[in-house]
Amino acid sequence: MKIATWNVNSIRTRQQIVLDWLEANPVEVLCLQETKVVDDKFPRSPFEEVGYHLYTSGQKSYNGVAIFSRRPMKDVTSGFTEVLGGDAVGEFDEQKRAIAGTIDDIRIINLYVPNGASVGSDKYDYKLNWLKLLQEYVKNALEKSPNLCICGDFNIVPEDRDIHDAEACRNSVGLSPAERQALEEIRKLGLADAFRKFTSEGGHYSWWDYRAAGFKRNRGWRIDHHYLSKPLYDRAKSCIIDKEPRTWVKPSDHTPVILELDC
DNA sequence: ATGGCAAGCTAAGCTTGA
Repeated sequence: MKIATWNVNSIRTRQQIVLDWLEANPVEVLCLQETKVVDDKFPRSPFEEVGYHLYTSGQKSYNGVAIFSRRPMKDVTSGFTEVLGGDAVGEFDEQKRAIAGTIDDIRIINLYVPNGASVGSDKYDYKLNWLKLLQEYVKNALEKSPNLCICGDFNIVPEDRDIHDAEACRNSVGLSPAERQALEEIRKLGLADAFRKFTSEGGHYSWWDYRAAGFKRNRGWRIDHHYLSKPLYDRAKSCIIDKEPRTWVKPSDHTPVILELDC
């Protein structure tokens, strides 16, 4: 069973690219981020026609997440409020950044973590506070589901080997100690990075800046991840980054990451 | 040190992304 994650940077702009990719990679589940469209305007039928059930949580212009699944999912929830309650979540569900569903015995949480703009900015504070809330949400999910897969665009470079030049980017958002620590706190709840089960060397990235020929020069960042609970980590057979769609015409700046589970 | 490219919204330029 394959579970893929892909920040598509607008599903309407990337519709054909996602269809082409799915034709060659008919994954069981595809988690999308930055769909950038309200649910009413999501291009559902092209994907339903090729055999997927769609679950979307979108907003106008920004953010937005969706899950495509070959089979119907159970217990689909959007945002944090359904799990943590309105008092704890406050305004944090206004931006559509989380959607979850269950397939077989596996709980899948699809996330679009805030970018954070620049270290010290208001958006950076929002990112850290959002991650704190995510920690509570994940703690709750782990209590309910032993088989947990949390994937998406984390907008955090976990370690220096996950970026082309850590020293040159030391002050960039995504590398700050507070962001890495926030991710580490979540990981320590009982999760592991699936990609690192199979690959230890650096030089593997999932995002390249459109600007300054980032992809051509392989100036990339690995910020799209799958975090697995212990039982699922043991079941992981492979986790690969598919760079090919990043070479296509009018690509997303991210490329898909595919997890394969034994089952 | 800075900008560079792309998308959405909306009708030329701003905001966001990481």
